[in-house]
Amino acid sequence: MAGQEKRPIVTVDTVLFTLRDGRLTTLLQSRDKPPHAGSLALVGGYVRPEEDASTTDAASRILRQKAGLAGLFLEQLATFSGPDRDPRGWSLSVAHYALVPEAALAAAQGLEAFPAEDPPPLPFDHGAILAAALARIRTKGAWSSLPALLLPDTFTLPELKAVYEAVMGERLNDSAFRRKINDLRLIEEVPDARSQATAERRRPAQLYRLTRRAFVAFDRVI
Amino acid sequence: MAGQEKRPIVTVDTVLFTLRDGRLTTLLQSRDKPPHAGSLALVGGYVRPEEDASTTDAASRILRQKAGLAGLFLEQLATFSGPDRDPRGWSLSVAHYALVPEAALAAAQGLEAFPAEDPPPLPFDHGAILAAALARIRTKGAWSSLPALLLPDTFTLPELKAVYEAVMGERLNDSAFRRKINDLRLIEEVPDARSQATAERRRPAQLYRLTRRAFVAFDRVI
DNA sequence: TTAATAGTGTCTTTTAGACACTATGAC
DNA sequence: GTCATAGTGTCTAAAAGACACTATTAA
Repeated sequence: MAGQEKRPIVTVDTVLFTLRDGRLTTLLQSRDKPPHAGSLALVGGYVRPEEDASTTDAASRILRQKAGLAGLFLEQLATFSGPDRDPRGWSLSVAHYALVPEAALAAAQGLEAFPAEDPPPLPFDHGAILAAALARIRTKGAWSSLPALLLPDTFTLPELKAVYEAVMGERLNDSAFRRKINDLRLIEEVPDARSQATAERRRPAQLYRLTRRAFVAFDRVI
Repeated sequence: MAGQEKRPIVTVDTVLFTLRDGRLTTLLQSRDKPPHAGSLALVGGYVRPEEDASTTDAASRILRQKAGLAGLFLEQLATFSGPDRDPRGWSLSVAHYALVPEAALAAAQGLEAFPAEDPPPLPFDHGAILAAALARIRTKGAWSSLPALLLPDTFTLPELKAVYEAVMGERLNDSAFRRKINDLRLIEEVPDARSQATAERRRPAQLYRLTRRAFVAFDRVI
């Protein structure tokens, strides 16, 4: 097809969020090819029309192939484009973000953790993408059960409150939190299940899980 | 460059919103080329790397060239992609939405107006894009001065309230509306300026305009 | 003066935050 | 029992809605 050489380079990049010591953390990967080989960057790669059903599908494939991550909540963030963002030429990257619970992280490869609010310098416009993802998760976290996807399938209310605090970056009122969580009906008790006591946790707490209702707020989990 | 033929087709499409008889209205254009020549569709076209600085810049250029529209509030919505959305092949469209005040509409060409909630059947996945844009404007309209961008530079409070009602799709409480608008400090009085009385408007009202503060809420106006 | 819309004041309801209090289980 | 955390109840403050009321101006 004539004019084909005028098409932009099309890639996807994914911002990975997880919890580390109760802080919102991002996971970066060392680039193995130029440009910026050796630099820490978002996990990304080319969209492959012959095998990807969508850009989100491409992001999912790349997370699996390059980081061993699967089954994550993964959502489109925004598209970044321009002549100068990539030395290979006019490029377009459909940025995504994903939430990585600790269990999924066990199988992952080659990822390094950094505080989400204080990342190292990043190549391309990955710094701007990370900042946009952080802004998105903060906004969206305030009125959905999204932060709970950073936790295991079952969790206690104090744990849930701590994740909301980490995601939103502010302290929450205890009784107001329980009231709101209850009103939204996003979680339900796991019958007869209580958490183990640990060194930090003197008293076991009731275990909860997300209700089916909680998931309709999300686009999808891949 | 090898592998170039594997790059997706990259386009932009823009959902245009305006007010018509107090209702939120979308503006569509008859396509002059295949595929779907003659169908009403969103205003869109190819991204041209040699002249566009970004996809939003491409959307702005296409609005100017194909519809004679300039100076609009224009913002990225989301990116739609896949093998089947366009018969020409695997394609990706960066969807945008724009707000068209009546003054800008005067210079526009070849646009037809339809109720935003009840559009005609649209080709490609333009129906889904329009639905997403409507959802976005409703959400964002609730907590920003965005709806005011559908009005002229100066407007009365009753007019402003009517736009919010059209955008949000629900009736608002009068005194609560004034209180909120005042608290947000998004508008200011135009000194000694009052609207004209008309057939529907028995009594002139104070004219207001957006403050500079109101604009920081937005990404940009092109 | 009347009709119609502009604009205000105030009461009620709802929601969110503060914070003291009780409950439970490990030790 | 003691201590730390889980969980509840209640008071207060702030925000949102209902709605009656006053103000202004064209006719």
